Amino acid sequence: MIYELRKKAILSSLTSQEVVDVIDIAKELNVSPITIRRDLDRLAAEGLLKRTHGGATKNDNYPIISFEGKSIENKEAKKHICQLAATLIEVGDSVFIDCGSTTFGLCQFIREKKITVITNSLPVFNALVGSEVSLNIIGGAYDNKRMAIHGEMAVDHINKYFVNKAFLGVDGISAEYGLTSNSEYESSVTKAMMENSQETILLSDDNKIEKRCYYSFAPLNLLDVLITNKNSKKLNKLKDASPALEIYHKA
Amino acid sequence: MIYELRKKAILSSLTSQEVVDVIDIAKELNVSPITIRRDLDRLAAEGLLKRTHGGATKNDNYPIISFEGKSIENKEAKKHICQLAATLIEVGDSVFIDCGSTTFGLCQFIREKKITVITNSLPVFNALVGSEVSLNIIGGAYDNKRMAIHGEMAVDHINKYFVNKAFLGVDGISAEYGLTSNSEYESSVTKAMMENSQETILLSDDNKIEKRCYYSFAPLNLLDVLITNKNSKKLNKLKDASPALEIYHKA
DNA sequence: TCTTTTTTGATTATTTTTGTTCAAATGTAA
DNA sequence: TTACATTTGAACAAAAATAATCAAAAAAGA
Repeated sequence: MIYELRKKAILSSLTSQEVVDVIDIAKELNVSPITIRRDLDRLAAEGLLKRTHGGATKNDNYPIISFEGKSIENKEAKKHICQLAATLIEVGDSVFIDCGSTTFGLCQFIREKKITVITNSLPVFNALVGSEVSLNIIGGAYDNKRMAIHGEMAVDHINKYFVNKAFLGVDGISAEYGLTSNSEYESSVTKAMMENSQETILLSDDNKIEKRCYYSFAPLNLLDVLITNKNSKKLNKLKDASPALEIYHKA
Repeated sequence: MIYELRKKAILSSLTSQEVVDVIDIAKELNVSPITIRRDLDRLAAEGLLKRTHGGATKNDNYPIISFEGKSIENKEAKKHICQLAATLIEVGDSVFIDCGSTTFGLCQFIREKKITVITNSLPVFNALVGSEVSLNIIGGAYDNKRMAIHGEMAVDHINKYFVNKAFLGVDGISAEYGLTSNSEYESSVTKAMMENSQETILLSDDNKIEKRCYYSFAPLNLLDVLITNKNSKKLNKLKDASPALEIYHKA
């Protein structure tokens, strides 16, 4: 009996049952209770159910809007980046989380943290509903394609807050052209987050490094930390261009 | 028998019963009375019921949590109200939709309409994602229990917009005390919506009419339209108190 | 094939929940 | 009011669930 099968069984009984019991499932599926507990914890971390003492309950707020299901490219790379990024978050922090599939990956690692997250991304929001995190959603017109809020209203909203850390996504970062984007609409939010955060942290997989997109919206020196998936010479160029920039990558 | 199961059993017997008895539940669920007392205390602390000597009673003034599970009793009434309300919406309208299970019911009837909806309710938002409706979400701190955004930030956001119609929910409406609420927090959003809309439309089932809750936040004459499920003498009292008020109800 | 990694289960200590007892508080009826 | 029965809350004991640790089994890579 592999995990995927148990997952299916657990979730299917939750569609008809509302509440499940660890011991019951364990007997039913012929595995030990500890295995079921681990399964439930895992499913709870994914936001698919709510863990309770002795079992689990349905999660009403099932994410309609999510990156899940869409095949995310560089899934492994993003996971590493996000695991690293999550270690930078401490209890009591207030953080911005930008929209994008990379920053979305952060959610699974921070559900148990007592922090405040301010985001314009509906997938991020949904992934954190029902977790320990205090949520604040940036208001404004919803863009169905980007699954996020952008525009003037969003920027105004961001300007009213000041946080410890901003976790950002861009389309390109280069020593020469700084942070670049394919959309000035999206980048206005990213920039506003940078301006209202003590520390700015960019999550970027390797293939965005030393890439230039059409709109350049911020110089490199506004960035404090870069987290990426692998070491390369390109990183040295960035470091030369912005000596204060801290760079983390997978060992 | 884990807590969640007992919780479900207790609350479900309260939907049909009005009053429950500690000893009876204890016998029925095969646990000791002290366990049931602790359960009831816990549920009372969450606001899901009212503790009494020897048992517990329903809590009517309860901010609906799960729209799907809880609002079965008035389901038909709400459906009629919402069908009526939907006919008031025309192509090109911009509307506020307040949070609450009644206003939530509107969504199913407006998905095909080319309008703009501004809401602080996540269930409303989610129900309209992917529809013809242009969505605008009101920003601010998310309240997990109410599944909505309230507070100063939300009010500021609303004040930046002006719409044709506002579809509102309250906890009580009466000729003498006007619109009343169990939460000044929630009502501040309702009031802001009223102030920034050309036409204010209240969706209220019959049992909220001529009911007074603890916080009175708006006089009756600020209301343009009331939509409810059945005719009654109570409606005449409202009409007398506010002659300009249009009242719609099921034929 | 043989590592290496991942998953699972057993064991233990710890935490949470539940039950028992009993004194105090509350409700009821004369 | 008083007397009586019932309900409650506190303190402690028992039981159940959980977390942490480690070893065995299974799966995946080399």
